[in-house]
Amino acid sequence: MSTSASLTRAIALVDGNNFYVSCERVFNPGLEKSPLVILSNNDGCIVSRSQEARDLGIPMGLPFFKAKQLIQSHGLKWLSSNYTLYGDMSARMMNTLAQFSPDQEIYSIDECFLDLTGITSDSQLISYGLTIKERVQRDLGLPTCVGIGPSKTLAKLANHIAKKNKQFGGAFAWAALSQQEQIEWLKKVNVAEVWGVGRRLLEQLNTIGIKTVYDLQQANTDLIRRRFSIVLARTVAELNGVACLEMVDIKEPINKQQIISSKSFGEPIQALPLLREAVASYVCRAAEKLREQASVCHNVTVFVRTNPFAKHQPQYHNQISIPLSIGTADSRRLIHAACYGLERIYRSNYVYKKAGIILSDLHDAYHHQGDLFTKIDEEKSQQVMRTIDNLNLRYGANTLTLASTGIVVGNPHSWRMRANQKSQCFTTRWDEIALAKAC
DNA sequence: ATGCTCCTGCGAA
DNA sequence: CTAACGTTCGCAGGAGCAT
Repeated sequence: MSTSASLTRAIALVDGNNFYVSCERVFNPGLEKSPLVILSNNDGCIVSRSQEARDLGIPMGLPFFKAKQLIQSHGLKWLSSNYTLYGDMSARMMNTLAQFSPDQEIYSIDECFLDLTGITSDSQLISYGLTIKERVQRDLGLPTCVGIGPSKTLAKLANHIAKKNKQFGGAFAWAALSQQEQIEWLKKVNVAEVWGVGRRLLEQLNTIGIKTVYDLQQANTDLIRRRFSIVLARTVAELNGVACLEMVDIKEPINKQQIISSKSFGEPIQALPLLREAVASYVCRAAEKLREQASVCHNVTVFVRTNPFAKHQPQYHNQISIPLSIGTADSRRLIHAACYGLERIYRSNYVYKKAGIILSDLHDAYHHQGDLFTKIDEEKSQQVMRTIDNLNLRYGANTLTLASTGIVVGNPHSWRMRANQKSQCFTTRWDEIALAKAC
């Protein structure tokens, strides 16, 4: 029996301020105050910008070479991305944040939702948000902003407003505002900032006169449903305070439905043997993840492509899927399938820039079928793979690899990623801390 | 008509 | 020196096929 009307939900979205930049600055205070950017894989694009870098007009995703002149003229500093460091800092931040709610959903490396429903009253929400922010700053040295709303979409939007408007001190809650004030904010923010509205959708919304968040909030749900999709219709409901998107339970991690490993090459390659090595190493990485989640794979896709930006060069891209009648998590079998596929789509007269593999049609290894003979083989295979995984876990990635991924001792292959300016793994590797001191 | 699988587009970080 | 442009995931919905 319920005696009270159901509580309006209060969802917080905590998000790191330029997270990668902030992680680097924690361990290297010399990076404070100057414009700083962090680059994507292969040192290709800018994926994190300090405020100073934003002020120089550097947009998100800019190819790095287009910003290089700013190094001279404005003292722009840059670093390759150090995912080991960011991943570890993220785990620590999430631990701290978990203490503020029994219901946490880790949404990405630098943000999580916290369900605050019933923990605080409307009037306390802002101060609770500020407390969260201060605590992360104190424990980890990482700046964040907190947005709070009755739905995830409004929490996201609140976070955006907190980030862009310093006067709030880093925490913004819809519940703290009058209805009139809420409308004013919705009218002030571009619809492009709404969670789920990307480049294409923005274009279409603009053509029918929807420019601000308010316009979208007021839009007719049926029209949105017909003209666009159920997804955007849900977004409209969420903007009206009707929570449609539930918190995802992260304590029961859901196995992935597909595992992708693909990378651009440090230098383009043409020769099949080199492509084989690259593909084999990508398969190895993906197969590790496959075994981590205790799945087997029934389908391996391999794809290759030339550089689409090199307009003067002949272009080619192709992919092929190899079904496996008997599911497996054995790197060797998966490599075999991938290389078979590679040979089918390889054309010798092109210069390749990128290759990748997709493991799909994944199933729980425990339930997976097999006859008596395959089962014996399989036990052997699992022993070998477990041994390799354990060694690599204990002594570091790539301690033991398969020969097909290339013998690279002291002579890294040209196709391997560029990362010319990576910081040390301060939180996970003693040897690299020592190195930092020596420098 | 209805139900499937496969594939593509889109958005997110 | 030049040229140089990320990765991984899930979801929705249309196309194409089978029933």
